[in-house]
Amino acid sequence: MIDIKLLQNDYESVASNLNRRGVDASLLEEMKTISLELKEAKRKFEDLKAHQNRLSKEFGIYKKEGKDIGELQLKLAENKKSIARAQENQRDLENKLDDIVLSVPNLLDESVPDGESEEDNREIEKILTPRAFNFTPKPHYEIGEKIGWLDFERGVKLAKSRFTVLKSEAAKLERALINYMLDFNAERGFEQVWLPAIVNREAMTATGQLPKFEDDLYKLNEEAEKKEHELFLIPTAEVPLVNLFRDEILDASELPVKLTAYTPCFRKEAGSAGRDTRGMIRQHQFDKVELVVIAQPEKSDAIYEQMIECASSLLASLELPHRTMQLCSKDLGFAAQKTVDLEVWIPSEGRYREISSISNVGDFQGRRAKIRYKDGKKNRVVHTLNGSSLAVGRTLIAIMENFQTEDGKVEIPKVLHPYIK
RNA sequence: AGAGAGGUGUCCGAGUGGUCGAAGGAGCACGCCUGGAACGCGUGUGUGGAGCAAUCCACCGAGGGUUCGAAUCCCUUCCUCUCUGCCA
Repeated sequence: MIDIKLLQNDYESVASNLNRRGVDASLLEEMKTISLELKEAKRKFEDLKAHQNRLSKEFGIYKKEGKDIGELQLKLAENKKSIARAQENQRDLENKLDDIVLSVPNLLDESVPDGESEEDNREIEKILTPRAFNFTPKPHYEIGEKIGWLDFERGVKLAKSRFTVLKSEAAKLERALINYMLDFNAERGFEQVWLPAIVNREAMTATGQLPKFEDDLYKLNEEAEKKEHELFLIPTAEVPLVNLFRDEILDASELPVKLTAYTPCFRKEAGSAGRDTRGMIRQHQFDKVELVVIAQPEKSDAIYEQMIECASSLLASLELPHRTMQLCSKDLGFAAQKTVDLEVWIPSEGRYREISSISNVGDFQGRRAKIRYKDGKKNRVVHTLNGSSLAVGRTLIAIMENFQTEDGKVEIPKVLHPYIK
């Protein structure tokens, strides 16, 4: 969440920044108003409470000394009513403020270009040249069905559309890729973590998936009688990785915390009806190896660059042509301050497709998740960063298409040879 | 899943209605002592919020309640441990 103090003290710059993301100014206006009302309400409540505490102490002493407490008792009873009213008012405002604050996206980094959609993202760099085919490259789903790697029909039989079964070499390759990616990241100083794929509402809220994007999450216990007991399948390992440190105060010496994890990811793809229905590009369940870094604010930009480099050289090591794209203001994710997407070349489509997304989230999640670190005497909110390294299923697709041979087979990138038996 | 026990500060641990944000100990930091160190002694040592400040408010797993007043009583819930059951 954005810094409410900043909103109060420098409303104009917050408003103009978020305007670029399409956030309605009247919403921010309301947010500021409520936050100031809340501040006042809290003060009132605290004053009343202080008064009550003082009288209560007196009450105890009077009683001990056997003095008359009749008058005190009356005062206390009356003050108690005022406290109840003040508290109700405060809670009311808190809820109202939460409703807004939790649905306001992060501030844009100054480097983010303006833009309306994906179309306006800026290419930064192309890495490796797509291979020139002397035949027409086939799409992965055609290759996959033909050589018995991908079974779309049975995926549907088991679950529904957007579920696919990997068989034989594809199954091996998926596992090899996961291992290779984790090793690759470990060499760059990322510690491996193995995580629950299920998290609770608090965790989802801390990283920003909730409350706004509930429609895209698989909820496990619809019948949960209390909201705090609801459980969700993770849409990305970013959620459990960041939440590892929720409500914690880290020691400066522990930073930066660099983690990598493989998890399956689950997404309802609610807004994607009709898109990428063919093949394995967009699945409800897919594998991903993720990077997450918890860092001191001063260091996050440098780490951001390192993470982009890390994912890019991972792709390069797999001999996959790709490009890096700076996302524009309206294409940026809810929690991100700035994001670079890595797009891999898909020969059958003749275009690049997203395979990784690396974001500097700034203090947005840190504040939501209350992750701080000790900076001398003071506690400061950490910065968080996340990036895919990589989406495994799409990597498999990219390999199948880029490494296909004319007779319909698929070669395996050299670096993976040791990983495949 | 059932029965019982329990969740207190960095850690151990006391506290069963009043001046307790919390005894005592350990750890840690600083100071004294020392040639240096140990020992010893002294001081300090949670988080968030309001305020220029003094100070005030909240927090003893979480949420509600009783009470003038709750770490202490009641309810709900989560978690941990032990036993039983079940299972990979």
